[in-house]
Amino acid sequence: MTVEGRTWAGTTLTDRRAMRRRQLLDAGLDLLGSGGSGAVSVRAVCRQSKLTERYFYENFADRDELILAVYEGVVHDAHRTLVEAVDTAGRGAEARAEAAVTAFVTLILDDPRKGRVLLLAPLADPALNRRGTERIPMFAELVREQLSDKVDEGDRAMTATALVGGLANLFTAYLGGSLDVSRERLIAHCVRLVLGANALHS
Amino acid sequence: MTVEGRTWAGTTLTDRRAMRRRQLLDAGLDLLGSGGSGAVSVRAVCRQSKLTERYFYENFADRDELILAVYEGVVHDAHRTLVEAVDTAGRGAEARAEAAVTAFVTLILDDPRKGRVLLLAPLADPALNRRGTERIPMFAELVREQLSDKVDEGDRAMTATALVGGLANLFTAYLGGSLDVSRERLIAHCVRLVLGANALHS
DNA sequence: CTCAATTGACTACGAACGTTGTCAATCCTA
DNA sequence: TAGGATTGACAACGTTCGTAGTCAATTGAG
Repeated sequence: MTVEGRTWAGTTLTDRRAMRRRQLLDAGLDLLGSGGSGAVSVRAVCRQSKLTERYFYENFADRDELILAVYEGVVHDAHRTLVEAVDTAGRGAEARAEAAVTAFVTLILDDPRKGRVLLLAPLADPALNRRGTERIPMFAELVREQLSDKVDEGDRAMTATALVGGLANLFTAYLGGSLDVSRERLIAHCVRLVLGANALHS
Repeated sequence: MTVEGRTWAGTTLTDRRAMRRRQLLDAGLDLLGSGGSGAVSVRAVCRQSKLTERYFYENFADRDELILAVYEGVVHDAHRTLVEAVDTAGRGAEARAEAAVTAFVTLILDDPRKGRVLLLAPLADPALNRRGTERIPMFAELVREQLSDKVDEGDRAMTATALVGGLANLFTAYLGGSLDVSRERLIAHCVRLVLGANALHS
């Protein structure tokens, strides 16, 4: 059936498989990031990736599995970027917050498809809702660690929820161009939000 | 063709027309509020409303027109409710904020379909995105009027955006049951958010 | 060169969709 | 009661979808 070692057009089978998977995921990201999950059909992904259904089903059991893989890939990338930025930054809360926000803004401006997927897909997509995928989960994490643990659990949950929603809405608006503000001011404002969150529990 | 004055099964033509329109809109609200816009197909609306395609196209040019009408109907209702609550409340900022938040929470708990449509539909639905429908617009309005007009325009826009996103995320989480907190505490927290927004501009 | 592994274009099937049209059954008015 | 207004069930057309299958062409190993 399949022979591993054999080379084909200069590349090995494993390489070609990986490349096709990447092409499919990239096409999925394109579609999910532009037209929402409604635009992600098997045929559209195949058209976009210039591959055929054969390879689609070689890589994914069905449409939903691709969508989930695209989303989780983006989340994974973003998480890695954020963790790296925060670790590189100093130990102060402000420095850490600024590093995280800057990294995120850079990420979503660098590749707006990823931004849209991160910010909108888990809300908009049935395939992702069902899996209980959280909204920008890496930020929720970051935010929670920032919050004082001396306040009530419910208050902390509400503050974290509000903060994540606020940041997400800011990023979304900025990405959509409806926020006429420089990148630096956006970042500064987000940092103020994150740092100011504790002040709510008075 | 059509004769206005005539009565049919005890009702006039205009009445029957209005009732059918209401049935269609209600079915649309059911579907949009539960399964998202993907669940709103002409056939599904007809099944749910126990009407036939004939009456669908008598009332709406196409599927998108129904979705838009459903959304705008909900927004209109919510807006009226909010304005009424705020007007009835006292003149203090806190009383107004509490009245608004209470009214909104009551509204979305009373009819979660409306809650989901208000909070999620404009983000999730292509037919609504395209029209540039804003996220919970009546809250954006309320929030903006609450903010001091002595600060910079950009800052005000960012604060309003963050606040609306934060409230929306809180309501969404509460509606989805992932916020284990009493209604009163949720409301109190939202009020604190609204009132505390100005403190951000320091 | 031969042959099996691999590729990609293509077809096929049943389902759902948006939209329009048909037609017999109902109900009131004259 | 005759006839036109009105209703509702349903068929029809073309499109897209998910998914599976066929088959000739290409490619490198022996």
